[in-house]
Amino acid sequence: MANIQQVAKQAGVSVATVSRVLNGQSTVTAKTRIKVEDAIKKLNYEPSLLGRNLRNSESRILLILIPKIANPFYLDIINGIETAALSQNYNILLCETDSNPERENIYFDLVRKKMADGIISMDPAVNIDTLTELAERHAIIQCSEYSEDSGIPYVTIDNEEAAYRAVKHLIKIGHENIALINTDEKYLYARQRKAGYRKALEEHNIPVNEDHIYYTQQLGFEYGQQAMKKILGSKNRPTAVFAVSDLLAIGALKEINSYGLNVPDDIAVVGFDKIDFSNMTNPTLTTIAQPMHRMGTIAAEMLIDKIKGADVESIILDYELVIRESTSG
Amino acid sequence: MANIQQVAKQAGVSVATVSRVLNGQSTVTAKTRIKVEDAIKKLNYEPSLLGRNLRNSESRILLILIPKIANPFYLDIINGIETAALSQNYNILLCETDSNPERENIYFDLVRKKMADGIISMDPAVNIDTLTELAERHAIIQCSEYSEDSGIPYVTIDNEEAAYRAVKHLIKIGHENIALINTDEKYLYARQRKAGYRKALEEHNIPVNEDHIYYTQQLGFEYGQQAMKKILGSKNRPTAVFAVSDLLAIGALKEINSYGLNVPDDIAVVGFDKIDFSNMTNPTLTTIAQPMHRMGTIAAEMLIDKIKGADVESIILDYELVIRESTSG
DNA sequence: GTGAAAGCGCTAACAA
DNA sequence: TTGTTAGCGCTTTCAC
Repeated sequence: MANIQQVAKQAGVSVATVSRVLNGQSTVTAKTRIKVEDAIKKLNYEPSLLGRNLRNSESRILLILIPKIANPFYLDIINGIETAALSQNYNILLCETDSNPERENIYFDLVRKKMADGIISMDPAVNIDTLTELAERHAIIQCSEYSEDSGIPYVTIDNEEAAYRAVKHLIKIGHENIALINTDEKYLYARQRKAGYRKALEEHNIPVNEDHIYYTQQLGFEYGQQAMKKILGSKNRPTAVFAVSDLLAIGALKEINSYGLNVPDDIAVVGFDKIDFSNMTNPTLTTIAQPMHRMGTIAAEMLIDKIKGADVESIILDYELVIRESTSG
Repeated sequence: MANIQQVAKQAGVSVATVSRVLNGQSTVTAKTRIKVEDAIKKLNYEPSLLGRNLRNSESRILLILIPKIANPFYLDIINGIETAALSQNYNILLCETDSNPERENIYFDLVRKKMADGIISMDPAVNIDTLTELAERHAIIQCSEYSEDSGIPYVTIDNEEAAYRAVKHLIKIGHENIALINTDEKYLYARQRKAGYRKALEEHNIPVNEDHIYYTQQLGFEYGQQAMKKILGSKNRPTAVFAVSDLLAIGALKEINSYGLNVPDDIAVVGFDKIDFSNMTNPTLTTIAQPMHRMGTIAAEMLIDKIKGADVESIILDYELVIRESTSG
């Protein structure tokens, strides 16, 4: 496989000139440019990024940290990141931590060892101390989930307000007995969404019944089913459920159906995220739409700016309440 | 940021010795090893993979080519690949082509330019000519979808037999009027699964009615809905549907429900792939389970072997028919 | 057991 | 406009 030296020899020029042609510098005569291009074609030459990257001290790789690829929530964000990255000649290394610190460390090492130029962290379970420390010497952006204290710039939505809007919608259509399916409060978004839930209830003088708040360990479908099972078995059964993720809500939906009740007539359901699948269920799911694709592109742009040495500011994006069948018979 | 020179200086040894310590070579005295390790710690040194990779002419990155991240079918395969890759110190670059040749070429270039050591292609729409040409100088494995002619090793299942089993199951429980929701026959798996469908019908002397074979452009949910809409409007309405992907089947499910019919009482449905969601629908979906995780690990191992210069053989894995609610009242 | 030095393939500063 | 050359950070051969 040819290298730049051989191209230079073949074209009868120096390696510097070949490099200039490769990088589209305008200081090269049309004539020599053609000589070089001919040589490149003739030798089937492809410049090695290994050499270029070492020389430039960059990898042009962006590391994306997510807890689970299987969580569809990340799909559109990743798409957004990839679009923005590619347009600036970066590639993305998608890293699933599985909330496993060991795996996380493998990926952090990639940045420490210069194999990645920066990180977009979307993992709520990330070791924030390590991340903060890493941020001293490396470019890092938080996306969706974040820690304010870390000082690391983030893109996100106002989770509390979004949850507030969701629950307010349930109240407006007549519900007063509303359950909350939440996840572990060690996650910031869980605390924020619960705060929004409380705020909506309190604003309408509906007492917050702690018995109707359920905490799941994770965001998966089965956890939604389990929580709903408990809710269905509880005394003073709620007429509506707000789940902090679509996957949980879809689990709840399935459980309500299995129990022989109807959504939304017997129990209304609201989710959060507007994943693709929220439109495929029966009934379709009312949910909060986050601007995921945009969040992704912005995160990538912030990261690339940061890599270039710019100062970047955190951004809070808008969201939308999407009303569908699960709250409107 | 410290480099190997500074560590050598600090430790009072040569860079060669530092390198030896870094790579765990046993020819180093315990005493010097400790000196070096102390220096590393003191300087907070992290070896640069850029330097190492250039020197070793490798990137230790595996490129995974898929058409759409949003297709849940790939999730488990990717997981399998990642597990196997990490255990051998490789990382994966997940590349979504969107069936866009331009994007595909960006990714191919990464291999040509040494930024990736090999490719696992899972994109049915891949440009097989380019891939074949690339395979002359680079390590490539096909996973799930493949082209026999290309001569590129593959891991897959016997699609024809799997489809045959699925349709046979429908026949066994009493169906004779069975529709097929297929995708474009330019894809090998589409041709194979259709062949399995035909084989099952013919074996039971059921005439194949071309009017009951529907072709969709893609594998998405909406395409399943559309196809099912046509099926429901056709004369001599089928009592069962075999869809060549779960997403199509779930679309069909939704359409049947909206139409006011019951699954499986009025129409039975079988899908293909056993994606996570196939268990979350109402009713749950009978489907063909591919050993996705295993397929992924095997593909990764084959690729790494090939990178090392070994000869690798194609492999055909087993599948399973998973009977659930959509075919059993 | 350890060191000197070459070289992986490229870019850019400097010189001409 | 083009060429010479140093050097990015590492590994490895060859001496000692």
